[in-house]
Amino acid sequence: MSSMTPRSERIPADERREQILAAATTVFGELGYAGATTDRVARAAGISQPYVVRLFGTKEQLFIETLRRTLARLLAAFRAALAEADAGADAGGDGDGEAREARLGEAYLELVEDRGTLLTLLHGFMMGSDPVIGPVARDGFLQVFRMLRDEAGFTPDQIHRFLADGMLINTLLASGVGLAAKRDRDAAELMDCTFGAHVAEVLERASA
Amino acid sequence: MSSMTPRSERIPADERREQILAAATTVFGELGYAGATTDRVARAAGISQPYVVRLFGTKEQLFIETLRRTLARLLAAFRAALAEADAGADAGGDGDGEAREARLGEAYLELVEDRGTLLTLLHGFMMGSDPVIGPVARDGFLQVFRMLRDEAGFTPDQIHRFLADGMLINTLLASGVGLAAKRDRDAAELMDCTFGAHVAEVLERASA
DNA sequence: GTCTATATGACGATAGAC
DNA sequence: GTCTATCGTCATATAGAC
Repeated sequence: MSSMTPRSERIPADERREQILAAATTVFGELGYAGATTDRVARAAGISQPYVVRLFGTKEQLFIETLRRTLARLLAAFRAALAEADAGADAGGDGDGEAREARLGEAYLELVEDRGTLLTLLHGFMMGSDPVIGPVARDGFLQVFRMLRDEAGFTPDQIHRFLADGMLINTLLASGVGLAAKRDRDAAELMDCTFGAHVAEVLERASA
Repeated sequence: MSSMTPRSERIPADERREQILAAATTVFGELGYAGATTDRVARAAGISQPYVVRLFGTKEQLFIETLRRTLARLLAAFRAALAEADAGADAGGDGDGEAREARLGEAYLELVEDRGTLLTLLHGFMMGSDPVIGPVARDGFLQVFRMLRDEAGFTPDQIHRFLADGMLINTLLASGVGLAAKRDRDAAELMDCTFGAHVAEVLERASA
């Protein structure tokens, strides 16, 4: 009885950092950069607040690493989807890219079904005028653009439509209009106008 | 010398409220709901912090009224654009709606050229899960949808494209990718892919 | 209609023990 | 690797004078 049990197990810092970043994605997503507190992130990760600060230096640094990780996961999901689309294609020359477009769209929906992931991305994009966070967000956006252009081989028009639809999905999801479609007639009609029944269903699940 | 000059002129409360809401649009836009402080709003409006609270009750109420005002201005701008488009049309039956689409798009760009207006709207849409702010934001979005459907007479496909393009413009503007196009090659190509030179120019001005 | 003063409660970050 | 204790700062909201 001469020593108390520590509240958290002693685990490697790398693993701990990953736990914290996952927790931070949820917390920053729901509360935004300013609204989130290091204490809430710490509690979501099951550790003490000073330890979060110890591992990341500052709250700003924690947000940057959270945003970077989310952007990296987005890119990785897109690349995996691309590989799948190409593996599924018939042996002959590549199709017109419609399979890729569809598969990328599905991959995006799966990712942003997690509200924390969706909102962390959006908060990042909205902080374009922050001198340190802005460049990180823009760089992520441009990486996606280059991937669509160079790796997916999208035409300019495909890129335009893909990005624009993605941003509309974000807004429908974040605002809760997707979820409201279950109760509200106009919201349901809006979902019909914009995306088919399939997507609407995913949006509904994700908004919940 | 028995009394000091008040720091602010004594003006009617209605006028004061409008000044404060205009200032709040800038401050909430740049710092977000949580990041903004009633003190910064007060200073932007040239009055004391307690007086802002006195007039609006709470910070939350101030944000709600700021968001409502911004949404109302958006609707008003759209209705004015619609009236213009119809006034400009030749006497015969209405065109296929392309003039309306173009005029509405211009009206939107003019509005979101003000960064505070743009970001206040986006912050609202991102707070869909807030029990009191969420419904206000969704209601605004649905009002826009109904206007497009009932007053502009858009087809479902027109509605889809108009909204999706709008959301992409928002993101390009908020993240600063539009402005970065002046320096960054890929950013410039992205702007080319998505919107023509005309829109890109406006986005550039607006990002500045 | 507007201010000053202030109570009260976070939050971020540091110090230092184990 | 992780904690407890705590300092300094800042924000919302109230009280009350003018």
